[in-house]
Amino acid sequence: MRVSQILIPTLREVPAEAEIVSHQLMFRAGFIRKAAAGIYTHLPLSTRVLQKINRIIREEMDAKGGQEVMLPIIQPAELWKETGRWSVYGDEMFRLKDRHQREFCLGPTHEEIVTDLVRGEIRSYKQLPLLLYQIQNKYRDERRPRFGLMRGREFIMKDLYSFDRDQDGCKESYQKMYDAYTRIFSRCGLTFRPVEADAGAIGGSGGTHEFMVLAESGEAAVVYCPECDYAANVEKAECKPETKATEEEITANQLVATPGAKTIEEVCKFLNIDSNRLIKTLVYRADDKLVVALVRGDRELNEIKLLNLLGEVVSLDLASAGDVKELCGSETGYVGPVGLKDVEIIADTEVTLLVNAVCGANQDGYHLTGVNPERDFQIHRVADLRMIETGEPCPKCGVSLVSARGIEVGQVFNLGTKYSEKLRATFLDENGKEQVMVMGCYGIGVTRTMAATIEQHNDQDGIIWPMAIAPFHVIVVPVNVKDEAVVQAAETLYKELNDMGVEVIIDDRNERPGVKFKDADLVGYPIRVTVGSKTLQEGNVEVKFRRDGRVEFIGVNEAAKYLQQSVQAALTL
RNA sequence: CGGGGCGUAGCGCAGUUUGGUAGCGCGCUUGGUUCGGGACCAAGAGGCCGCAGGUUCGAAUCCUGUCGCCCCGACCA
Repeated sequence: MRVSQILIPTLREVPAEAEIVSHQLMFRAGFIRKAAAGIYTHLPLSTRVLQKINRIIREEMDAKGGQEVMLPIIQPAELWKETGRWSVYGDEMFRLKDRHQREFCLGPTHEEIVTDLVRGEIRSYKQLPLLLYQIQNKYRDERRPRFGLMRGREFIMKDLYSFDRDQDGCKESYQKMYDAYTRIFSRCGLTFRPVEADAGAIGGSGGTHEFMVLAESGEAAVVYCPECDYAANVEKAECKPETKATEEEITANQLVATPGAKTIEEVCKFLNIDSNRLIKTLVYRADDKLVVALVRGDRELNEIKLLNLLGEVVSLDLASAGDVKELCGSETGYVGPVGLKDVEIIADTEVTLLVNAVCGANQDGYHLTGVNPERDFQIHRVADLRMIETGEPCPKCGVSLVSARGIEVGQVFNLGTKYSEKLRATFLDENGKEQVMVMGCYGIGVTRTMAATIEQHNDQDGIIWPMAIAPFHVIVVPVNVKDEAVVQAAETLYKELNDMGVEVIIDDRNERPGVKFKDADLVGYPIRVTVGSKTLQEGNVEVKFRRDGRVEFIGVNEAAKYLQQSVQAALTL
């Protein structure tokens, strides 16, 4: 391939719309252009990288027995209504109608459609397990697309669905995918961690892991143990209650005036106490009813945990000031659990351990002190409701946990029978008895993986592609295309490399060397070979490695072989 | 969905307050000189100022509406 002929529109300036480094670099280096918010065109370089990632994915999926299929992007509403997700998915689903006013959606995911296929075609336990996958566009009308390819409305995803005869089989499939994912992201050159995660809207009962690429720009927060292999999304991370000796004598309730003190901080300051003595009282609207959640004053409520505890609830938001006033009779700053009626009170485990605590008095300008759970108010449910914090002990080994940001590039789910039951995906076992299949689903954000790679591999000058997914392995740069000897040596080397199967591109443009070097650095080719008149006169070419800037001078005649070996070495790392 | 900001040449921007018929840098085209880290000279091409109404003799500029894009928030008692 020739730089003069391939479409690589590099830019000197950073487009105003790009915020994070991967987005800026992909834009500047001529990989992508935007068509609409969260919707991008992939130019040749981007397409080459995506195809390389796809190839790695295919190899690993196939190695685990996956069979590639192509499921429809346009999906009929009926299937989604069968599982109830037509209404649950909400505004994130792109919906459309055909000329007969029949409803469809652009597939945000494919559990329905693949299960529909399987229920129609699979009859016997002899046909299981079955692993079907595809690599295809997904459509999600994100409430806020951002960061270029990181959170798009149209993106490429590899999704595999496993069908097993029982939970044991599903666990095996799950482990296969877990292992495959570990290999895929390693081969892509990423630093990542599989973390315990929340199942979210996809649902399922059997557990789930997210594969997180560690990067500052990550949207997800994770905690991990520096000693053992424990790692979890903070949404999921289990919290142990902090236990404290409580020799304090239990005292009586007391109503104290706390004028103007509404926030935890203000109340603590006013009463001169630690925030861990407070009961934080949060009123939520869960669909059409109100619930009250309690956590210790110094803790943060984890809404995901609350949502999961509430079960069937679809929407969970803090209650409006009006709702709070009606329920408690006070402003939000003075709310407490004491005396509340006709509402479920759910407490974090730590709250039950409090002695002589402080909470709002449900009366504007007043708090209660000497509050003791159970004696002063009823708790209907106790659970782990809070957000974990840095430095808390690892649940496995007790070492202090570390926090990090992560980009979620993949997730594996054990779905149990959530979809197969609703869609009646069943088979006959050895005894001729009908059984429901146990499913798993496993996704990799291909476009996001590409962006995450750049987030991890870049410097001031541009992208630094890992060899395995670089758009080209080597770029040959003739310094001056008017110099015949230089051109000839460069063209010869280019041809040799091509013949050897090295993916090579030659910068044959009549540009000054500075321009070519800048572009090569920006695009991020792992190896650059510079052919210049001076070095050539000494019988050499210059080989420069993008990753560490190392420079070698190699004889013109040995260069091709040397480069092939260098590429090979980097690929087998 | 709430808050903020922005739409003027391919990209980055100025001009808008104080209406008078559009400019700068980069890029692009042609010629020439250059050629190891984003060269220089000269001559060019390129824009219904997001769109639609309105005010006015006259609108990029004022008014109304609309569309699009970006950022922040939706973590709290």
